[in-house]
Amino acid sequence: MSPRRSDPKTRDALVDIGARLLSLEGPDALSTRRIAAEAGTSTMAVYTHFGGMNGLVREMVYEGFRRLRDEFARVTVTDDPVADAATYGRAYRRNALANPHLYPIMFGGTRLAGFELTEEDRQHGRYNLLDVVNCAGRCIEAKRFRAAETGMVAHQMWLAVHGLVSLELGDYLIEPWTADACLEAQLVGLMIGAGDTERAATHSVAVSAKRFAGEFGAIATV
Amino acid sequence: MSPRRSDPKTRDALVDIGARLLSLEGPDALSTRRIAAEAGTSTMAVYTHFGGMNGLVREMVYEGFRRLRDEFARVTVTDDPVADAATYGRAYRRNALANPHLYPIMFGGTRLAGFELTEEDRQHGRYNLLDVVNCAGRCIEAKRFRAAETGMVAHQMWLAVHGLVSLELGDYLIEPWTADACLEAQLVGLMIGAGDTERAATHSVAVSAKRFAGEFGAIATV
DNA sequence: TCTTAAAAGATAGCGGTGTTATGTCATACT
DNA sequence: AGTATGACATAACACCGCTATCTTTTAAGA
Repeated sequence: MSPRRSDPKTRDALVDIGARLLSLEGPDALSTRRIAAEAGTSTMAVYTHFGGMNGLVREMVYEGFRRLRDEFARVTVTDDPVADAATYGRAYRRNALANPHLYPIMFGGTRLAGFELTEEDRQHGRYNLLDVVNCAGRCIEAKRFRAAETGMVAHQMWLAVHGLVSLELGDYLIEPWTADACLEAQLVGLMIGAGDTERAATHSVAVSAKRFAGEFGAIATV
Repeated sequence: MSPRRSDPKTRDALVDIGARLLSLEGPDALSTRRIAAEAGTSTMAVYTHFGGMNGLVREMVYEGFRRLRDEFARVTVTDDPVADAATYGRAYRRNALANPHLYPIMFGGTRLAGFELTEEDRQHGRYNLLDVVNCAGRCIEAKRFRAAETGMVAHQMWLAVHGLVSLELGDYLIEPWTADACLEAQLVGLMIGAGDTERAATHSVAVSAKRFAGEFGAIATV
């Protein structure tokens, strides 16, 4: 009348091993057989716990969203909301560079071995934007940005930084237009485009650079 | 002393069939066996002509770059360089939406069944930016953009539009921040960020919208 | 024109993938 | 204590990219 309980340790081990393989060796290293072997179990474990490889990938995607949320949570609110906004951009990039193989699965149009995001998955991703939306609101309140719909302002920042990070991960950004150089120009342009003055935007982005280097440590390079 | 010549018709047929499968059914439909079967030949043809599946994918990527180049070539040079710049952004997006499965392989960090871009491949992609670089120069000459390095200005536009297109293809842009709405806001923000006034930027982007709808026809929706 | 070398292409196989059918066994409730 | 039920192991299926092997075709040289 009562079944055998599944081992939660096995479940966690599968996710951890999958994440490690994805991180260290890339998407091609992900296979039910290899993960099961490293976990000391059989491929069936992947199906009982996750319903298949897609379910396991989905679990790693959710872990990726949690990491992005944590990264955003480390951004402190200061009296310079524009510098804060720039810092969110840096934090977003930092998370992507720390998880270079996971990021394209989360936000790229990419399908990994048939895996495809569901609308619910994407909603988890969009949820992380809320911090940026609030920050955009503070920029408008402080008269640094012109009056606008905060969601759209946040989206513009997201699109711009996502584009940079995406092409950076694809090795498309080379000298003299390196990702570092593009990021600074991109952030300043975003702030000016949102309504800030060139002088104030340049200053706040520079402030955020110093603050980010101090609080977060040097950005991890791949 | 002379070998049998390979049939160029077979080669073209393989590329065409591969492109059709990728376009209609997505990356999972691409397989040597299926392509060979539809071409009425064997899987070996893929290896004699392209050295493997990767070579065939590379051929399709180059075809994608040619299409982007052709799309850019249709952008006419007018006396409003800022409107021209916006039109390049629309053309870029149009090409991506017309080839939704090919685009992420060309510019996404994505690897399709182990396929990875070479530095030479990426150089072909970057080459298409030259039109935009020239256009940025005209914007600066016309005093619409502030003095800046034209390559960096072009990169900022590329990154921003790529980010939009990339997330649009990933179905991340939904009401009320649809890709259409984001594009208009993004383009205006870009022009202002590059130095244009809010008034002039809004006008030129609107001009480019009308021109694009007229010259290019309605944008293809997926 | 005939010979022949060399590459094209067909066939079959290898090792790999995700997934599933089947069988065994541990477990928690009646 | 007995039993039903789901976790897990094993093995197989259909597919993948790729390659070794073989046959066939072709065009250059004699």
